[in-house]
Amino acid sequence: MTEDSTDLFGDLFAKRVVPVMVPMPAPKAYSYTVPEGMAVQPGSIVQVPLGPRQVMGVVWDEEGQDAVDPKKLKEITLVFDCPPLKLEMRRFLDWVSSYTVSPPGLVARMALRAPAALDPEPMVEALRLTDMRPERMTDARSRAIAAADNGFAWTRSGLSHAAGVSSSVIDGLTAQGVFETVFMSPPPVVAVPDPDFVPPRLEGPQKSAAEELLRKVAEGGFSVSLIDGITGSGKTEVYFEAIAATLKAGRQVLILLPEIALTASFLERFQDRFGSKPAEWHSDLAPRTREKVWRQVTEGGVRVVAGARSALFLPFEDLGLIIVDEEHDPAYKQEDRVFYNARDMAVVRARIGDFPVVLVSATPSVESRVNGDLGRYTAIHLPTRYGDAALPHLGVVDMRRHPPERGGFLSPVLLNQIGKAVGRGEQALLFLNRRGYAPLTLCRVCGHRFQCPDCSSWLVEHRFRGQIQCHHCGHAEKTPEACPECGTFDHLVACGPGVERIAEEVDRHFPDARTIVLSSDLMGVKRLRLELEAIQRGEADIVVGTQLVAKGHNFPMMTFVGIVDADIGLSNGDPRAAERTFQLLSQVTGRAGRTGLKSLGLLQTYQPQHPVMQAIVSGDSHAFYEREISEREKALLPPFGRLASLIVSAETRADAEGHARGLRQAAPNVSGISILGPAEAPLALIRGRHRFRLLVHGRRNSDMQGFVKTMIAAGPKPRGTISVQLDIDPQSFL
DNA sequence: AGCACGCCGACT
DNA sequence: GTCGGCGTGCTC
Repeated sequence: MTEDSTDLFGDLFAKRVVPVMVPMPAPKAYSYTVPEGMAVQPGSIVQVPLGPRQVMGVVWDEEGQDAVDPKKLKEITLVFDCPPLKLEMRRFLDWVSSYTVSPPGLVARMALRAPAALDPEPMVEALRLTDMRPERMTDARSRAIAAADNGFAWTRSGLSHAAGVSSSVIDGLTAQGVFETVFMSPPPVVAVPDPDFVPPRLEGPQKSAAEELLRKVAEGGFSVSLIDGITGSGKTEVYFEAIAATLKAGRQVLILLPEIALTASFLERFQDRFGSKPAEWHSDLAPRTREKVWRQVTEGGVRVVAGARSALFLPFEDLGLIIVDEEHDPAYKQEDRVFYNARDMAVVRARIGDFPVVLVSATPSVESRVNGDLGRYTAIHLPTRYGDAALPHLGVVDMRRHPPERGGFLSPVLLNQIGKAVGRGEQALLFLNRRGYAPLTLCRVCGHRFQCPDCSSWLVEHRFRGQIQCHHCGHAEKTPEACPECGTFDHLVACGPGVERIAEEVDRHFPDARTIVLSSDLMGVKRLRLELEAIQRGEADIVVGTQLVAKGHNFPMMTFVGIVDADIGLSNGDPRAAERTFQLLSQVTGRAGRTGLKSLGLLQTYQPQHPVMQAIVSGDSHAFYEREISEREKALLPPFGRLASLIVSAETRADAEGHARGLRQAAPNVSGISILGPAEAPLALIRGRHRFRLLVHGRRNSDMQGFVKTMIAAGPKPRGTISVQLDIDPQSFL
């Protein structure tokens, strides 16, 4: 029959067509032909022509690929010589794409984040000792031969260094055939960690926690454990044991950390335990190092990666364990292009790969806490500090009863304690989560308020820089001397405190103390590290800092911590406001009192009875979490089926409101659409091309996804892109 | 996402 | 007269 014969004809002469995931926001993979003699399989990493350029792509699995006009088909340019993405990884990427409602190509791109050179690293030249010996033996020559006489190959410079001879000695011996040139694979980016390097001495609750965790890891297969231990309780040592066990089983380990916690001190702690550092993975890795790490992770040479959220998309050769440290940290949320929470995606990755995942935090997220309470996660508690590290004594300062003096922001109680600590030769930390000098500037004559021309939030004065800046979109201008509205000079007034202003007040009260301001906008990473080290050496008496003092570093002499305005962030419309505040304040007060010296933490607040303050001061978070959980249930699961609250944010409030109106029509069964204006909208939204962001809360993944998809389809098409973040109980993925 | 094409304002 | 701003549309 003609039909059969055309098919036969087609099969004989048509080239093989495969789907290739290309890095662009198309809804599915594109089709390409495979040239004669090229071997590709699902997962192969390839280069393909796309429009006017060549791009990297991944051969995908053939499923529901719709036919495309054969005239359009182009050929795969080349296959990179590197391991294909495993089925497990492809399923994970597909899943993330579907869950985040993002184009699969953009998700796949995250796994190929190593620039260009995907071909193997070139072999390096090395020298190996042969049986030949030189006619004339000299002292230097015998030293070189002795150093190399271990059967290993040496690089020329390495050998000359090890033997303590100049490289010309090596060259001379090579010329005489004493050394032969061999090629060896390039050196690993990091040494292989040794699980038995320095096994820890665990005691009491740490020991039983480690044993419990090791049981989960030994069982193999998917499991989620939640280590919930206060600052200083030895959580890290406990999960290091799970890492050791996984390494012994020959599998790879990923440690996820919030970017800011990826510090030298963490890497050193790892090295002390395992004898070598883990490979690092974060946004400002040198491109060359980045390639090497990527390559060696796919080939299995790198055994342990410590990385920021993007490390979750590395194509490991044989991943057997993920640790998510500081699992509650909002830095795990990517709010750019593909919106995801790495903590949640880590759970999914472990589920698909069928291995354990360990979430770790002193102040777990409400979601994880619930899953622990319900027994879906194995909850492991570490309730005490170890060694002589006593907990700080904590208290609140009721600002209505102890108001600051006029023009100031620090209560007499705080000033008194700062004075005492400094007087004893110890250090004081003042924490205020607000950069700059003052969050708002206005004209006393006409009432003009300085507003961002681009996104209309308040401009923050930065007195050290002589600028007023927008903290949402980055707009900055020189601080004007006159009011732009009425032209009056010298009548601009700063409202409210930022860290710079607090430092000024501290200076006024303690002119002889050495006061330092730590703020992310005042210094780069290098400068910050130097400052932190200087503080540890005792080169400052009073530290005034923003969020960045909350993480990582310990200050042994810090015996007083004062929170300047503990109420910041409690009323910003975010359903997680109280939770965030609790987590942040716990971290800051946790900075104090690791030395065995008596230490004190005080929170200035106008709401001393607030559950957050009560939880911090009492050290008992149980009631706080219970309340948060019930509040969350009320806010996120209204009584109309499973569709939940929806938050629309946009560049301008008017845009957000306009769009929300449309969405209400498209999805009438959604209750409470909240609208975030520019002040609350994420940075990515204002700067990027995403004109709108929908943040959808809910309980069931499938429901939320379906809902979002229909809503977008039915809703009015706004200019620009809509980005969607689903914010769901993580258990619902599984 | 990137890149080309295309159509209106201030400048070598 | 051109350079360049970003709006629109396309990529197997």
